Amino acid sequence: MKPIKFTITHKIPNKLGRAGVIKTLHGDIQTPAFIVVGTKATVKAVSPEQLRDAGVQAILANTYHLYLQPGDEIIRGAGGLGKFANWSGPTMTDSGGFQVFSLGAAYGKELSKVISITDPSLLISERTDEFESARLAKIGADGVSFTSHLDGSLHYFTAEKSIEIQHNLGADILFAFDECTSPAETKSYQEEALHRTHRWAKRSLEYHLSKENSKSQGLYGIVQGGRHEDLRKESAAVIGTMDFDGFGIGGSFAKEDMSTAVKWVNEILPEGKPRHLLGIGEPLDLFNGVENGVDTFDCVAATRMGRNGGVYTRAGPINMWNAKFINDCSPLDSGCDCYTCKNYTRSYVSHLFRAKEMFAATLASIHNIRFIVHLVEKMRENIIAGTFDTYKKEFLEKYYVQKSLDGIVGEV
RNA sequence: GCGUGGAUCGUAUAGUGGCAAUUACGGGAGACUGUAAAUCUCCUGCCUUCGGGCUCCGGGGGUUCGAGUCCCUCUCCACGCA
Repeated sequence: MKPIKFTITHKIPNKLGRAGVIKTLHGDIQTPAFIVVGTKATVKAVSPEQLRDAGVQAILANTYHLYLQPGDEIIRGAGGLGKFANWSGPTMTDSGGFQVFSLGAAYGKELSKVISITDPSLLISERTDEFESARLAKIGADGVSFTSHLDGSLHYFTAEKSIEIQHNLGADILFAFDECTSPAETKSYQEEALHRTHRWAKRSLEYHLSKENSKSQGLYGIVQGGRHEDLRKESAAVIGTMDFDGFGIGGSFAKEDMSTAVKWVNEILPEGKPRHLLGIGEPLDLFNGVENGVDTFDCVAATRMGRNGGVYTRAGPINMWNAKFINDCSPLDSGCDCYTCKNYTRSYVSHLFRAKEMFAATLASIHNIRFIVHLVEKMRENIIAGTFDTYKKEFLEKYYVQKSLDGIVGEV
């Protein structure tokens, strides 16, 4: 008996996209679905009840952060992640592989894993001692050493260690330990890292299957390869033939060719297993991901942007700090069915941000979560109805029109 | 009335002779994609053909090559003494 059962119920004609259901021991996920990020066993500023009301089906937490604080043994003793955090639905845990990037190559830099265009000046040409010592995550012989950002203590993660922690955390879906590379890395480094990730994937899987936990928790392998077609395809072929319950697509992307990279991978991965696009959640990327066969997504954008005053609307994102909203008594996004839009105005939310009231973060996060969750729900509905292409076109035209208008006004 | 200390670009501050001004907050805008993030970046006297130009440290006057900074005087504020 597999802990994860995936059923595809509908497909987008002549495309890789599909709708289905992922069954876990803590409930079903109707796919495609957007999964919210609750790194430290909480979605920042939002309660589980509020997440439920926003239509959230599952939560993804982080192995590295929970291992450091409060400790995975504490969470195991508390009955597992879901019970600990009062979330009865499906849960996932990321392996700590993202921290190899965020606390490694990206540490102390303004560097996103998604870059708009590959800038040759960004490429890392040599790896100096100074370059290495500046990071909190360093690649070792068969794992990664982390210097805790909390207290400076040293921790070594291997594939086995990450899975052991994830077993203790007790989520329904785990991810193999991987190396999320920087988009600034050279191709030769991407290739080296890819092979390392493949070795770790095999070890993650072997360790997982050797434990009883593999009967109740599913494990996803992670495909890497940066923006290189041959590496992505090689990775999909290698990871895709391993006995994982599903797959994550991770790593660095160039914004322009992300959907192409996803397509390369999903054409190769076994069709019958679920695919999760790690850390991607902007509207355009979600449409492209779904169209190219991604079943689930997670992303911090909705909640992080929300806390910082960025709000999604059907006419494009807006910044609640802008002076023009101070006396705007309309909802954040007219037509939105979220708690925030049903009960509060832009003027009020604007006031809360300016007054530095913490409720601002809650209201904006609830709205953004509902906006993105609902967007993906609608994609699912339109796949089932056979109208995905039309829906995508209609939404994106309206969503990006505002940006275009601003551009024109700015140039005049 | 006398004495002392103050008055600096929205607010609070730094600045005691040298290219007219520090920092914070406030204000304006931008960024944010498996969360080192309720964070970060830029702008914030006026004008600009983006080279620069003009104005500026309570008011007025003076010393000086040069003053927010020194001197005189006026106004206002705080504290103390009458």
